Amino acid sequence: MSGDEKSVRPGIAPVRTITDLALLAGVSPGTVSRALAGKSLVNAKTRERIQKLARKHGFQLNQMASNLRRQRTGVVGVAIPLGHDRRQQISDGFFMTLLGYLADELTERGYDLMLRRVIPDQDGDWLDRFIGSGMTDGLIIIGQSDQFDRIEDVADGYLPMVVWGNHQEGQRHCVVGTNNRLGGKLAAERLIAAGATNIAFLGDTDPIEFAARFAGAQEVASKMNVPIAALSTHLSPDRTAREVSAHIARFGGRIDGIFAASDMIGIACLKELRDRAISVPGQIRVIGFDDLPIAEQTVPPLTTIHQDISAGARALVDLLMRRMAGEDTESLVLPPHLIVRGTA
Amino acid sequence: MSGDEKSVRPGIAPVRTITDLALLAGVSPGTVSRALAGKSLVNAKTRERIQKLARKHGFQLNQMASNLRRQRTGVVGVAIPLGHDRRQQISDGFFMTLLGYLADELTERGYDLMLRRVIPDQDGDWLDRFIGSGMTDGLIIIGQSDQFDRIEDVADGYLPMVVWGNHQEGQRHCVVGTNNRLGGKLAAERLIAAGATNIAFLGDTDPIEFAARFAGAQEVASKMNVPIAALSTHLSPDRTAREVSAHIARFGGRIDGIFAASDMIGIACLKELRDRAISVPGQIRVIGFDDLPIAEQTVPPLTTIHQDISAGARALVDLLMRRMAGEDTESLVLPPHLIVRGTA
DNA sequence: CAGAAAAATGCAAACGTTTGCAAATTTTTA
DNA sequence: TAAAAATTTGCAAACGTTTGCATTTTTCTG
Repeated sequence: MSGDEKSVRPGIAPVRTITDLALLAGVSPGTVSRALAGKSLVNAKTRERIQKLARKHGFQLNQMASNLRRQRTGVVGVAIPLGHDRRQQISDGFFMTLLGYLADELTERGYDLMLRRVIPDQDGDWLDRFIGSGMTDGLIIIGQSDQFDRIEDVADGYLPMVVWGNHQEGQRHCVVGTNNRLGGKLAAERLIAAGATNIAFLGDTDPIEFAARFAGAQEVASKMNVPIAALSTHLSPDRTAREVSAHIARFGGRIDGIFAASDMIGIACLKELRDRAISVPGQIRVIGFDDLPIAEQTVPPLTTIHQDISAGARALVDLLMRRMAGEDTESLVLPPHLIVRGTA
Repeated sequence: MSGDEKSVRPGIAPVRTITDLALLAGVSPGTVSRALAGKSLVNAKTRERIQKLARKHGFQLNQMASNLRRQRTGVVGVAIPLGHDRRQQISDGFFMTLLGYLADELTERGYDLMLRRVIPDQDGDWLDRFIGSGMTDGLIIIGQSDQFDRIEDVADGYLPMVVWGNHQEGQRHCVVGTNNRLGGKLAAERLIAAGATNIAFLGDTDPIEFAARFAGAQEVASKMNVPIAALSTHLSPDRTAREVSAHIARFGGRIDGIFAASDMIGIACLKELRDRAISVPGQIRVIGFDDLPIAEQTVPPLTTIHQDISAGARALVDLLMRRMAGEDTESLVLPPHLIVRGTA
């Protein structure tokens, strides 16, 4: 065994293009192309011979050329608009977990994932640029942030786009997301059932997902005659802790229930309350949102509203594929579930 | 104002290619190309006229064609090999945080990020495929997993590749990472200084980063005559909790110090110990690794070994850019830092 | 075994840019 | 004002595939 299988010996002309390979195999480039694509139009023996040759020389098809010719890329774009907090998603386990599942789903279907973090304020044209670049066959947007209108604008003209976020009555873009309003209602109901009589919502109500959560909670609270107030809290790791601390310092004595807009905020609350020796759920009940794996690990374990991230990712990809095939799909709203643990 | 700026009216031929635009502007495609690229070879007035026309019609350059012609893509590939735990990185905040920083750094330098999750067992050819696809100008690999040898194999033949992981004496591929061995030593030293006399390392020692952490701890422990044993613990969220629980059930009575291979494992330990009413750090001292934002939020806050993720990401991108320019860069090993909080 | 049908291959034109070089235009110089 | 220089523009050839169509080769049929 000389062991030179697959190794490209220096001095021997490297085989970079399909034409090189064709020369070597004594056929035309077209035949090589068909052989590598495994098409039936080419003789089985020739096909195998060419494929073996390709392997031997470590030949790799130039995807750019292939994409250009076939007018498809095999790439799905994933955009994360950072409208509010620049560092938001970095810390927020939810988005990252969703991204992981998306990567899985897309890989499974033979697509690559092109990730772009977008700062709309600095780049008003981001969506058109992403769509028009020709680098992707479709687009998944994670979180509407404050870009709802901009997304609506392009939705009619660009079919292969699916958004993770909140569903508004009559919106035009295809969205997958949890019923945030219902989730908010479940949260408020639970807090009140657990004895809360004065609730604080900790979160930023600018992003419409959060606004919907708050609105749902408000609806229930006002029906039950329980006061509820929103205390603006951001998601960057450095800000969250500071803001939570300030809120609790100021209102901790008056409230007896906290609805945290996300588990990460909820965890920060738990920490702050413990530091101040305020008992949970005795003095203050706490409920989160997301049900990240970490929510089980807190003490007490965090009561929260579960979002099915894995199902969400699957649905996003599934709808996107159908849209890429030309179908005009409906939005999908997933039901949230109350997970009762130890904090409310 | 008729308000048709930038809107493409139906019925009017859409301007998709540079040639369409050239026709409209009454110049040649070449001139349009130069104008859009902002080259000085084209008359300033013509350039502006063409650029305005492009904006008006919402023209977007086809990147695929551009890439093919220019033989560069503006895309950096990021691969996450999942050698051990398929779901590992989804839960592991560390990788996701690193990914976020990488996305920032790359965006800043005008590069897009193509993410690929790789399962080496199912796809032995992954690295060659990624490199040869022509879809990326360079490659960042997050975590060596169990693919050290395969990465070594291609390192000589493919310059623009940088790896996050552990540095081995005399290795050929360019790596950025924390000095895991030193981190392990710091951890063991701290545990022992805090009174531990019998230590368990909770983690999977197959990935070389973790192996190095364990080795460092072992070195210190044996020097101090403190027994230390590795208890295999995986990083998938479902497995971690179960395995930690089993380990503590079995060894909890005998040990008085835990070195968790990652913060996520450390947090699971804290939870399990609390459930069993084992006091931390009274009966058992615990130290983690990574210093994720969440480590501050536990009760007690987790003592841990800090990795500078942001600096790591910056270095990865910086070295990659230099390699893409043809320079053969050295590896970079970052120093870990002990962060003393409440658990050891 | 001739002719028809089927299978395999080759040819060449795309895909939409970029860019070296030549040609045309404008500006400068003497 | 003519020639030289400088500036703009156009032309056409790449970049490396894929694929419709034509052509050649093989296989089948009567």
